[in-house]
Amino acid sequence: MFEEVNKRQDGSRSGILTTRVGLAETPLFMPVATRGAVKTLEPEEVAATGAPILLANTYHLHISPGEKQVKKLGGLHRFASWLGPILTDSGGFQVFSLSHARKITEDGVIFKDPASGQQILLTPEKSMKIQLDLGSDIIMAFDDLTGLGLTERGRTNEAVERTHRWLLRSVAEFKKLTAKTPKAKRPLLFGIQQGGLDKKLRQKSLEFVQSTDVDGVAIGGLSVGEGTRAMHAMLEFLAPLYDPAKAHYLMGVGEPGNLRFAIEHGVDMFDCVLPTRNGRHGSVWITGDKRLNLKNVAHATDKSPLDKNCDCHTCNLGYSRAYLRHLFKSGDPLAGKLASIHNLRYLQRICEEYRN
RNA sequence: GCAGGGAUGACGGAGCGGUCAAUCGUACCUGACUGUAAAUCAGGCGGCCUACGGCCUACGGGGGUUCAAAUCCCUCUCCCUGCA
Repeated sequence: MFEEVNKRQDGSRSGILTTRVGLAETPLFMPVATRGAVKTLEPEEVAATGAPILLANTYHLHISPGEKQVKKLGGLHRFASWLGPILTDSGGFQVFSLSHARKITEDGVIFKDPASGQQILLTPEKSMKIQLDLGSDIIMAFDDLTGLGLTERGRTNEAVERTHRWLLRSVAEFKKLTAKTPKAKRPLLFGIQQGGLDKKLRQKSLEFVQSTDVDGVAIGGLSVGEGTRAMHAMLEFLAPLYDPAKAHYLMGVGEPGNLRFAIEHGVDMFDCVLPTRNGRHGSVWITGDKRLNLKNVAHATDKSPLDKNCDCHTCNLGYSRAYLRHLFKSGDPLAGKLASIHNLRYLQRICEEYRN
């Protein structure tokens, strides 16, 4: 359940998302723990950055260790030692990211996992079951995400239509599987709208998703290489069309500027691998949304912290840019960890600015 | 002392007459990364230039052979392996 608490002049709003394991204030950013762990970080370190919700992935956890195994081990919360809410992505993103190794049928998608070579069939029904078995608190509908490249583009309309049919199947299966669960113990279900860069399609899709019985609506299929201007134009277009009673979740966005823009256009939730991946690769955000590549020689003798305005663990302890550079150059995993913490905190601070 | 083998760019290591400023790896420099096939990937890496081309200096030192040498010959220096 989502409740809008305050709407502001700048277009942003703050609210409260209620899940079965607790409340989360919005706007919020969810770190990505694809396989049940935010790479290099312990759960309490993730929590210390201010992360209210963790995102995990259906596809990856299904392959290993498998949802049955996770369930046996007490569910994802216990398994991964994260007591707060967990949102699971449905596997829909892999339709896009593993597009060279998958086949879409009306029933679902058959993947050939690049790492293991094994075949995996994901359908809306299967995705629901897996997410419920994992113990997710916010379940994502299984969607069909197309890229914006020339060959993929022609599929946009088809993908939107299929996403809608799959959404109906997701909702039906979700209801069936949770029928006996008391409402307060039931996870939330979010639908995903698509439509590429086609405004009419986007609007149609948003209206469709919002007409179904979902707690939140996710904007999917953006941040897939369309460029900032195109993304912003779409967010601007969608802003007045959202149902204020539902949570608005922009999937896969994590660039600070994009976060701000989206928040000021009615978005409540985000997730992105950028803070952690960039962090591991040596890139951090500093005041002004500038980026610093810590591997650069320029930092070799720089005693200053990453960002003197930052209150993250890394900056608080005064680790110098020179030290971080040294750790990166010598390939020490501590480098990626300290930078990830900083980046995650950077995004949380942006969200906090817009909260009540 | 004798007999073999070897010395290549920051390092390791190819090349053994022309297509070699020299494969490749590491290191180094720079860039990318947006619901994680990503602690990954890409580019650069002798110097100079009025730069999709040109000039110079380079394969332990010196000297030769040749139209042409990192590549062949002589010699010196150093290293390794056997035998004394």
